[in-house]
Amino acid sequence: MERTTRYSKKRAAILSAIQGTDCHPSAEWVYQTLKPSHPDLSLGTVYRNLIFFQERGDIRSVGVVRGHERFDGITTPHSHFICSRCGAVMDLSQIELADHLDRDVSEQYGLMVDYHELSFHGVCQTCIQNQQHEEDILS
Amino acid sequence: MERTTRYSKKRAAILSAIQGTDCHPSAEWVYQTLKPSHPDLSLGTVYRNLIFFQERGDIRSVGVVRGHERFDGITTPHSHFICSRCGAVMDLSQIELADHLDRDVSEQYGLMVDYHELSFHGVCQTCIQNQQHEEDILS
DNA sequence: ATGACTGCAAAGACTTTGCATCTTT
DNA sequence: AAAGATGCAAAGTCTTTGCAGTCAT
Repeated sequence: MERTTRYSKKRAAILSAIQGTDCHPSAEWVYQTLKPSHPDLSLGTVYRNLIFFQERGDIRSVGVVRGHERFDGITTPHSHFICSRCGAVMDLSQIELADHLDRDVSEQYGLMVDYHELSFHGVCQTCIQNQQHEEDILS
Repeated sequence: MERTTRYSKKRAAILSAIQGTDCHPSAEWVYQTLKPSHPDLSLGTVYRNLIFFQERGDIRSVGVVRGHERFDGITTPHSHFICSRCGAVMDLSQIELADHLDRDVSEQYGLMVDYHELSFHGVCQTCIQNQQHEEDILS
């Protein structure tokens, strides 16, 4: 009794939208982005497909930033930077840990590691500059 | 016009509860745990103090697990393991990255890194065993 | 045709907030 | 007494769901 998967145009558009951006979108972003081309898209469908794609391993959650869950269409190893000022999430493609780390942790602690997530938190370039501007104005 | 901080008994109890456990509690956990000794405690107060302590750097958010934000009273460098089956969050005190990594990222990408968070995701020992039991029963 | 997928709107779950009251200093 | 902290409950946000209708195979 296998459940067969059917590919609807909306489902394909949702995955494509996520994989086609590096902004690590939220459900709302996907919805707003596809609204013009798919006027009858509903937010519920976006949420349902987000879960569907995660279960299939096509996308991964980067975590919840300011109340919004953010997703990543790239599932190969890389790290993230999250701006605590504006909420931007960006890839740090050059930063990644040794391949064997997951296995090391599994063996050392006796648990089963599927993947890891390394994220740096701080203030992004843009916000640093904006802050500088504010200081200039105040001085 | 400095805002002076006043230490209420409830505020102290909330911080103490968080720092006195390694379960990486949620707001609800803190509330339920303190309820017996502080019958008139309100959830709003817990949430307000969670924000207060985060701003002061006394505690840190570990992230949102299954819809509940989880906190850590230990702010020295260490990693976490998050069980995707039961939602448990545990410390991996022996796993931590090189000290200079934050600085490296700052310089390499031109942004300001405050801290990083490394979390491993998978299935914990307990859930592995429970799964084994289920399989035994089914076979 | 059958079973999946979707739209819509209601329901849920967690968190934030306003205001009057109580505490700490 | 003054200003901060809390209780309570209402309001807010984001996400999940039930159900009837639609679409893919």
